Amino acid sequence: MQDTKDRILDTAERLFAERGYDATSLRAITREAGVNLAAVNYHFNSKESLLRALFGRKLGKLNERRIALLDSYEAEAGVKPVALEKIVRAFVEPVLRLGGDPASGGTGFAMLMGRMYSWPSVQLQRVFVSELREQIGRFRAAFRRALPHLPPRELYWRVFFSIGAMAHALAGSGLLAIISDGVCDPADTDGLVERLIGFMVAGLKAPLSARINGRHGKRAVPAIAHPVHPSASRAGNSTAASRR
Amino acid sequence: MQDTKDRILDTAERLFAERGYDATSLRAITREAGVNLAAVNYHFNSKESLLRALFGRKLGKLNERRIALLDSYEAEAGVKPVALEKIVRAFVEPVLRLGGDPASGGTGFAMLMGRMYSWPSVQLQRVFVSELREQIGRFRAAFRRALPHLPPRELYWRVFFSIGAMAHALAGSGLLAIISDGVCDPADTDGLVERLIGFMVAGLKAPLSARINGRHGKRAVPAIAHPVHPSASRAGNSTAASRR
DNA sequence: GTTCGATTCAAACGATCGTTTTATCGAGGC
DNA sequence: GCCTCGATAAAACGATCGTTTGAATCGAAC
Repeated sequence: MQDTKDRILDTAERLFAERGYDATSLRAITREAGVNLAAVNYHFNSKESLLRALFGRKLGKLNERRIALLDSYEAEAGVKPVALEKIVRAFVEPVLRLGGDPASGGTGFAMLMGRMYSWPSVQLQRVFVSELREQIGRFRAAFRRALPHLPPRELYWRVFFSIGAMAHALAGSGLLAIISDGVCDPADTDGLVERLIGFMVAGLKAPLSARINGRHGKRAVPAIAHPVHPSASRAGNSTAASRR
Repeated sequence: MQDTKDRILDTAERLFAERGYDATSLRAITREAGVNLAAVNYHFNSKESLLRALFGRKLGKLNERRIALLDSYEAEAGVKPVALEKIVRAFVEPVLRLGGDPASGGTGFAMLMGRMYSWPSVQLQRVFVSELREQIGRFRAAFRRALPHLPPRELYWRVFFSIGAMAHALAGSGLLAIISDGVCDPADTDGLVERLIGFMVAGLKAPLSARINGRHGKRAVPAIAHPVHPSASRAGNSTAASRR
């Protein structure tokens, strides 16, 4: 029955998010889902395929919404570049509102997605990234048009940081409550969306740091690391060890 | 012998970072470390205590460096508030340069730390957060002095995002290489530090978004969610489901 | 009513896990 | 020399894991 498959998927989604993939046994999933243990290997092939199916169920629609939003913003902008804030919104809003859909499994999938960005298993991460890769092209092009004066290398670093902030907000954890001593409400999805967009836009538009050596990165880095910040030498080692 | 304990700690650090805590067996650790299996439960009490000892070994010095940096910056600033960039630097530079210490286990511990911020296990996360809590007070006060015009609630949200960007940069993952198509060099620690600081400072100083309802957060949120962005209604559900 | 494919079920399989037990080793104190 | 005790070694323990097996069950087609 389709009911069995969905119950397994929903329960697995929740338990994977709560306890982690490795720490969640198929017996725990089937017990809480009220189905037989062998049903997992019957409907899906293995535990890993279950996780794969779990993502495939929702990542498709999520990506469609992202692209659709970006399309609509580009259409209304015409020949002019889309405003940076719109691009960021198209990227983060669909995924951040995943948890707000009462018909779906709630916040479980969002937490799982946030944690997926730093997943230990390389093979599972590869699946996740392959779904992401097609969007990277679209958004990368949009970002470059919105920030034409920013060197691509700087832009990519900042997009990397932005994704980190987004992933962390998805994964949640009680950290916000600890930092804010209860002042901030982690369940305020609307506030989260607007604040994260504002944070990311500002970070993406940050002034170029004078401390960054422009010749870096293209592997044309000299053999001796340049001490960037002398007063912080206590934190680092004095010997040159930047090439790793 | 002390050598046995250190070899276990070093190997565990590396394998936990590579494969994750649950996916790493004590047999794999002891095999690669060249020690007997029972040595783990002899020198440490359990696998979880091993992880605890692993963090205790380095978190202490890390926190000391953070506080010492903040102290020095505050001393040189005198009665004036410390520049925001300095506070951010004191917070992120010691941890980001953990991987650059050739005497230590390399990048393993940094990856582990980055992943710890969204650790599934609540009990292990509690240990990690308790080490962090003492610093939160110091840095929260410094941030508030550096950004006196920013409402505390907004500040805490932005610090939360900043920690997310930092944790993601620590956990690494090949995402930066994928985003940048090889243009950015993930091993460029100096560039990472300066760019992340610039990104975080800009995000922390972002202009206040007009979209954010000021009365939010204190749980005085109205029962009906306000549709913030009508054109994005396709992404969200039209019914009110913001209270979760 | 029978057949057949799809689904569910109870039970077991082999493997691996964290932990414990027991024995062995080796350097210092008396 | 014998004894002690911290450290190491080999082996086993009980539990749990993902997966498989083979029979039971069900509904629809003929």
